Order: sequence, then C-alpha cells, then structure tokens
Amino acid sequence: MARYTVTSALPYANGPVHIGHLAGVYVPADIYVRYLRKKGHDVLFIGGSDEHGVPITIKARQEGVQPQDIVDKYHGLIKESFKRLGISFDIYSRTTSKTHREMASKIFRTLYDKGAFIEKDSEQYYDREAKQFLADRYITGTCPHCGNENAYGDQCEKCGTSLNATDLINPRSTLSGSAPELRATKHWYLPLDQYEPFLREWILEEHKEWKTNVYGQCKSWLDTGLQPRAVTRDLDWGIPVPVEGAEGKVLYVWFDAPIGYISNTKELCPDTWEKYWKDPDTKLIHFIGKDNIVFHCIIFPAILKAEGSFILPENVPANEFLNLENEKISTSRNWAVWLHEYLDEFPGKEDVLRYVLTANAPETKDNNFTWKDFQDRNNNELVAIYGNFVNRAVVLTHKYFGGKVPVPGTLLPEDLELTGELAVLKSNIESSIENYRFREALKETMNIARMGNKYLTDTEPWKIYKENPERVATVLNLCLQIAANMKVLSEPFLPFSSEKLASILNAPLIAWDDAGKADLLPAGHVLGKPELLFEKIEDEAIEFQLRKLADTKIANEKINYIPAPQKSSIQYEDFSRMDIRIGTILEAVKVPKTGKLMKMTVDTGLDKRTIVSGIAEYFTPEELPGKQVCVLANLEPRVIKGITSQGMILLAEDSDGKLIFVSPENIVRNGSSVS
RNA sequence: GGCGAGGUAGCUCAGUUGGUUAGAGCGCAUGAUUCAUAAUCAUGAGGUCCGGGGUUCAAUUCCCCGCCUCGCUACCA
Repeated sequence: MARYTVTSALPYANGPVHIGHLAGVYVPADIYVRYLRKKGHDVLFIGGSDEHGVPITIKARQEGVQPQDIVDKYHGLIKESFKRLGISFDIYSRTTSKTHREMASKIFRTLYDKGAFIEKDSEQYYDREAKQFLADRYITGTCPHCGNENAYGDQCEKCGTSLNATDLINPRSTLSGSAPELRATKHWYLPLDQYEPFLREWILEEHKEWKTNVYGQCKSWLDTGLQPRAVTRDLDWGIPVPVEGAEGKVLYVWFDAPIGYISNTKELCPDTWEKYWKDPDTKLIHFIGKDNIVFHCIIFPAILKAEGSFILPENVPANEFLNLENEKISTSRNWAVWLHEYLDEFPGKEDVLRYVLTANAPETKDNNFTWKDFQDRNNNELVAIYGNFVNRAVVLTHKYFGGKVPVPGTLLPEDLELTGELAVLKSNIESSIENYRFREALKETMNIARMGNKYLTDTEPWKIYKENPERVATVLNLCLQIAANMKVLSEPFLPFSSEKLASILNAPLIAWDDAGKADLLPAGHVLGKPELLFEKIEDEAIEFQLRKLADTKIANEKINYIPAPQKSSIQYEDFSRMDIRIGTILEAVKVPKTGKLMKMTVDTGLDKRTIVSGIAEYFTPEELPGKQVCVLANLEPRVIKGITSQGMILLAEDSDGKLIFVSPENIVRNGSSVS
C-alpha cells in the first residue's frame, strides 16, 4: 500500500466551473483517485477554491459588492456542482479559510526567516485615481538620457536604456493619464534563479517521463533563465504579508494558491497532514491545465524546496484545452457548458458527461466537445455497448433461470479464452490509469462489454436453450461474471452507473484486486430488479443545447458587456487641444517581427505621414488602403520598433476585443477637423 | 516576434527507436442475427500520415524552411 496526495488545480472563484475545467483537471483526477482508493492505497484528494487576486476585486467593484461576496457565491456553487458530479474530493475548502491564512503566513514567514527572499525597497508610483500602485509598464514619461518624452517605465525605446520608473521625468499613468505620486513600498522576491540548478537536475534529469508538453515548457523556462519573482503585492484583498512594516501588502495570489493544497490537507487531517506532505514515501501528484505548468513545476517546487521540509511532486499531468463546438471556451463570452446547468438539464446523466469528457479528453492536444458527439457517444457506446450487454445478460438470466446465477458446466476453450482476456483487459486498464492515459483506460474498459456482446452473439444461448440448457447456464454465468467485472472496473470512470449495476446484480462493489476473475458471483445468487443502465438521448435535447448556445452567445455578448467606468472630468480646453482629422490610408505593411503592429502611410490632408498601430491581428495590409479614418494628428511622435509613428488612428474596441475603425459616414475631404 | 506543444481516415485519437499491405473507436456501406433500449456480430470502402526541400538503398517517422491551431511570453501611441 502506497500513500498518495493528489491535488487538482484550485478553480478561481470568480465564475462557475465548465466542461473545460472538468475534462482537463477534475474528471481525470477523480478517476485516478477512485482507482487508487479501489486498490486500497492511502490517498487524499485535495481541492478548493482560489479566492484571492486582482480579478476578484475587479469583479466585486463592477458588481458593487465586496470581494467576499463574490467568492462566497462561486465557492458554494462550485463545491456543490463538483459534489453532484461525483468528484470525490476528500476536502474541498478555500483559500480564505483560517487554516489557509495561517499556513500561507507560516510558510512565508519561514522563508523570510531563512533569508530566502530578496527584499527590495523602492519608491513606486501610485495612481490616486485608479487607487493602485503602477507596474513599470503602466507608466510613461521623459527619458533622462535622451529626452524622449514617451519612454516606458522600464525602458526607453529611443535610446535603448533600461530605466526605473522613478528615473522618468514627468511620469504619467497610462491607466488614468494622471500624474502618479511616488510612494515608498517594499516587496519580497523569490530568487528563482538560485533554484535553477536544482530545478534543472530535478526536472530535466529525474523526470524525463513527464508528459512532453510539461517537460518541454519547463525546459524552455529553464533554458531562458529564471528571474527573481515578486511574491507580494500592494493590494487590499489577500493574505497579509506577515512581516513588520508590510501593512497594506498581501501575498501574491500565485504564492498563496498552491499552498492551499497544503492548508486544505491540514484542515482535513489536523494531526496527520504532515505525512501527506513531508514523508518521502508519499507520492504527490498535481492535476492541472496547461496554462498552469510553470507555477506547479517551477515556482511552487521552488517554494517547497526553499521551505525545506516538504516533498516535491512525483508528476504533474497537465492536460491541454477543450474547445466547444469548434470555438475556444470563454467565460467572458459565455461560450461554455456550465457544470451546474448541465446537472440541472440532464438529471441522472452525470456519468454520461464523465464518459464523454474522458473518452474525448485533451490529453495530448486540444480537443473539441460537440453536442452531437456527446449524443453519439451516449447512444452508440454507453447505451448500445455497455448498457445493452448488461441488459442482455440479465434479461436472459431472468428468462431462463428465474433471475438466479446459473451453475456453470465444463468450460470450453472459448470460455477460457474469455476469462483469460478479462484478466488481460484489467491489467491494461491498470497500466493505462497509472500512466495517466485515461482515454485509453476507458476504451479498454468498454472492450470488456464489447467482448461480452461478441461472446453472446457467438454462443447464441437463445437458440440452444431447448436442446442444451447446461451450456446456456455456463454462458450466462460467464456473462454475469463479465457484468460484475464491469461494475468494478468501470467504477473510477462511471461511479453512478456502477452503483446502479451493483443494484441490478444485487451484489456489492468490491475491491479492485478482487476483479479480473470469473467467480465474482456465486451460483444461485439472486439478481436484483432489471433496469436500464443508460437511456438514449433524443435529438430534441441536443437541439435545445445547440439553440441555447447560439442564443446565449448573442444575448450575453450584449448583456454581459460592462463598459469601462467613465474617466474623470476634463475641461473643454483639454479636448480642444486634440487635433483630430479625417485621413485616408494610402498603404499598409505589417511591421516585421511583431505580432500586431501595422505600419501605414496616411494622407491627413496636412501631409502624408507614417503611423504605426497595433491592428495587424484584425486587418490585412491589402484591405486597408483607401479607408478613411480619424487621426489624432498632433500627438507627439513616438518610436515603435524603430519606426517613428506620427499620430494615432482612432479605433473602437468591441466587447470581444475586436477593433473597428471610427470612420466618417460619407467620404469627407482629407484634413477635415473632427470636433 | 521568441519559446513550448500539436497538425495521421468524415469525426475523436493511437502509432512508427526509418523498412514489405499506416491502426482503433464512432460514422458510412453490405451481410448475418433477433436474447437485447432498431440494440448486437461479421465484412468492407475511406488516408500524397499539413506543404516544400534535404539526408538515406528506404521518411509519415530524422534534419532544414514554410503554413495552421493552442499555451507561455514580448509587443500593442
């Protein structure tokens, strides 16, 4: 018996959980832990909500409530829906818990006391209108070396000098446009660069077996070179930095969140939690999505290593992403299948979702969920293969043997082959699960039912019953044994159906290692009431979902779009200083080596000038010439990627981020003023 | 733009440490069958293994270039 600590990424509590989260993290993690438990291992499955960080404060501000209200709402919703889907967490807690606050503080403090952090005092700019400290790149000003008036807080692009924001003359906040004030602040950095040799050895040498996407990304980070990373923030929502003189500062959410795994373990096992985190015999497994790789493979292990007494993860099986009907799942665009809605709309079909998301899991590359595929897999696989096989075996037994498991006769070669294959399939399922290949494991599980269907067709008990009832007894006995094996071996994937099958067979769920054999049900055992394991999903239900997606996609784009709050008042004079003209784009080329920049020549009526704009993702150079646009003409020129941009083209940004030109309704003479 | 992962049958995916006819499930076609939720079983059709070069006796598999998708990151007056 081995000991396992299995974690699944903490969902961020600013929205409900959708099928992408499930397919990527929670369903595979649940399969894994259910399997380990069935094998008799000592395993803890740790989950919880991640409730700190800036996005939650922004959402709270938008909705006019407190951050606590936001996280209370979503934590409850998420916890409840996980439970309903049978995600078998041993604990699902939250990072606003008392235990977590203490644990995160303690770990920070330990590192602090060990001198593991770099402490940096600095004067940082604070935007009084936006009410926050500004990161360097949110500040522009005049370069002290070359006099460029549009240098960034971290670097002047004109002379190439690296700067500190405090070096700038006449700094401005790019958030509000106002002049920020200097405030002294202090932050703590984890010098990741110091852990590079350790990480390199540990990952690149000792964990070559990790999935290629995980290993590749870690290697990329390590080869690029790691930088010290700030682990504190100036913010009023989070865990206070437990150090004197750190008032108003909180732990960076990515420092505190993974510690939540530890805190939640402690909350569950106040006395014994340490053996799950500090005993070298314990295997720690993190289930995550691919966007989380660096935090779980680089930063969190560095924190654990710095602390010194914790074990490191054995594996970090990160999945890719799931698309929905060929489009990226998006919370903000409401393009998702929400778990709590699915559970309401498909009652009793928890396993169908679990099945489809496993059979189609994005294990090696991004995958696509479609409702048609969902229906097909239910109707053609769960119903037709698994459910149907069980039903055939049970109905025939009731018909010929009064619902009692018949006494088997002498086994023929084909019977022995069947039982031999059963053991093979079981072992295939085991090795697949242990290697995090759940899709394959599920397929092998279904092959057991396929094998049963074929066996029934080959032996044709309904034909031979009259002349050879003894043979039929053997055949049906074996079929029921196969069904009993299905019940056990499919339980990690389809726990609800296994319960149901247990009741149909009137036999309890047994341990994993007792399966794989053809003697699970004794002769004479009385079966339970026959009922269908799965039912067909009709076209109407699928059409409803597709219509709903189409509708909510349109509706929510309009309803959910929250315009940015109005900026502070200005005088007419401020406005009148802006010289906005109508101009015509003459030519356009993409700026090489950039993702978004387009270099255009624009006839402003005043002159023909060069303007660089970040629109290349939305327009091709070919479609631009001839277009009339509004140009902010008297904007100070600015060097972008070595090109001097003389002005700015006005664009509207749609709710989905798409850019649209602000153009005159009719053709206007170039140089016309806009006011 | 840099880096990482992926691009294989209509769909979802395996696989090839380079080697005769590239696999599975679903879908489709044909046949068998009727115990079963028109479910099952068998057989079959379907693929310039993203494109172009190169190395090799031989490349889908190795190398180079390019295109596409996703992620991280940079940039986006």
